[in-house]
Amino acid sequence: MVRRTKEDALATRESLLDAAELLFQAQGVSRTSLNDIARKAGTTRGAIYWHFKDKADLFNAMMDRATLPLEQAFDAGDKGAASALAQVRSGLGACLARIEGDERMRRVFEVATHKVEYVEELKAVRARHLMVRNEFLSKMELGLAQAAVEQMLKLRVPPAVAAHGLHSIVDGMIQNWFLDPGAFDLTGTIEKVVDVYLTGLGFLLTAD
Amino acid sequence: MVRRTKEDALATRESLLDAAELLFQAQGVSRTSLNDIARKAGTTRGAIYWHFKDKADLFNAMMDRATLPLEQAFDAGDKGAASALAQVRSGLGACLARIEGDERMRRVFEVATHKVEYVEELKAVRARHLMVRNEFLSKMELGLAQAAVEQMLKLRVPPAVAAHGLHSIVDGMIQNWFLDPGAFDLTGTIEKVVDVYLTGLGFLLTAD
DNA sequence: CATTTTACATACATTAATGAATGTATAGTT
DNA sequence: AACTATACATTCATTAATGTATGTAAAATG
Repeated sequence: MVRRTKEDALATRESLLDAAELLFQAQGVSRTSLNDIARKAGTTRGAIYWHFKDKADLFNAMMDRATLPLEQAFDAGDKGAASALAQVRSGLGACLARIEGDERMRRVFEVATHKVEYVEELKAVRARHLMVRNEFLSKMELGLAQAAVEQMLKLRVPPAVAAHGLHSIVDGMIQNWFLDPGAFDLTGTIEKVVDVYLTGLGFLLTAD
Repeated sequence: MVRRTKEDALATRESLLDAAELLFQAQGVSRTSLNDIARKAGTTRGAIYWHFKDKADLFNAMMDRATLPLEQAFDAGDKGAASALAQVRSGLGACLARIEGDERMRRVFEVATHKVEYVEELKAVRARHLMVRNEFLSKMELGLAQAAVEQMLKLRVPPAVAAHGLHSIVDGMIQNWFLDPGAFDLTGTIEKVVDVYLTGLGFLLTAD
C-alpha cells in the first residue's frame, strides 16, 4: 500500500472512523486496540497515527462526525413552525427521526452512552457533551417560556426546571432504549411521554 | 501480612471493594488495574485473586454491595402510604434521599453510569441493570394503574408507557446530574418534574 | 498437638498495547 | 526533472497488565 491522492487519504480516514465505530460498539472503547481498528480498516497503525494524535483524538473525531449532523438536524427541524411549542416538538421529532433512521447515529450514540468511560483522557468529550446539553437546555427553556407567553399561561414550574425535565425524558429514554432496544418503541413512547409532560406543564396541545 | 481471622478476611474484602470504588470513579474501570486496587487497599493482587475470580467478579460484587440496599430503600419507602400514588412518590423519594445522602451510593452510581463500558465481559452487570429496571417499571406500572383506579380516572397513556416515562425522568436526570453535579439541585428538580409529569398523566396531587 | 485449610504474598511467564522511529513510494510542486 | 512533502507501512523498545503457580504463617480442626 502506498501513498494515494488526497481524496484517497480522506477515504482512509473515513474508513478508520467507520472501523472504530463498529469495534467500539462491539467491544467497548478501551478494549479496542488501535491495531484492531487499523486491521479492520485494512491498514496499519501507521495510518492511524498519521491521521490522529492518539485514540482519544480518534474518538473525538468519531463523535464530531456524528453529533454535528445531529445538531443541524435539530436546528433544521424547528424552523418554520407556527408556534413556539410546535417548534419545540418538531425540533425534538427531527432529532429522534435522525437517531432512529441513521445507523451511524445509533452506533455512535450507543458508544457514547454505554461503551466508553468518561475519564480524564476524554474530558474533551465530556466538555462537548455538556456544551450540547446546555445548548439544548437553553433552546428548550426559551422555547417553553415563549410558548407559555403565546398561550398566555404560567408554567407550573420555572422554565429552566421545565427544560431539565424535558431533557431528562428524552435523554433517559434514549439511554434506556439502548440498554434493550427490543423492549419498547423509542419514538412512539417518547412522543407520548413528552406530550404528557407538556400537558403537565400546563400547555394545550393541538393535535397536529 | 499473614493470615488473620475470618472477620479480618471480610474486612480485607471490604477494603478491596472500597479501593475499587474510589479508583473506578477516579480513573474508570478499565484504566484501573488490579494492582492499583490492591495497593490502595494495602494488600497485593494475591488478596484480590483470593476473594474474586477476576476484575469483572470484583466489579459485580461492588455493584451488589450498593444496589441491594437501594432496592431495599425503595421497598421500605413505599410502605404505609395512604394512597397508591403516595406510595409511588414516597418510594421514589426514598431512593433519591438515599442517593443524595449516601456517598458510596453516589460513587457507585457514577461508576455505573459514566465510568464503565458495558461489554461482553460485564454482561452480568447489564443483566442486573435490566432486572432492576424491569422490576422498577412493573412496580411503577402497577402503582400508577392502581392510583388511577383510586382516583377514578383514566390515564392519558397506557400504564406501561406512563411507567417508562417516569423511569426515564428519574434515570435521565440522575445521569445528567452526574455529568455536572453543580449544575442543578437533584432531588428538588426531580420532585418538581415528577409532579409535573404526574399531573400530565391526569392525577390530582395533594400537597403533602 | 499434628494436620489441614485459609488468607494471603511473592515470583514468574505470557501477552499485548502504545508511541516513537524509521523506511518508502508516490503525489505535488517548482 | 529534481525535489519535497505526504501518506502511509514496518520495526522496535518499553511498559504494563493478567493469570497462574508457588510459598507461607497463622487459624481452625479433630
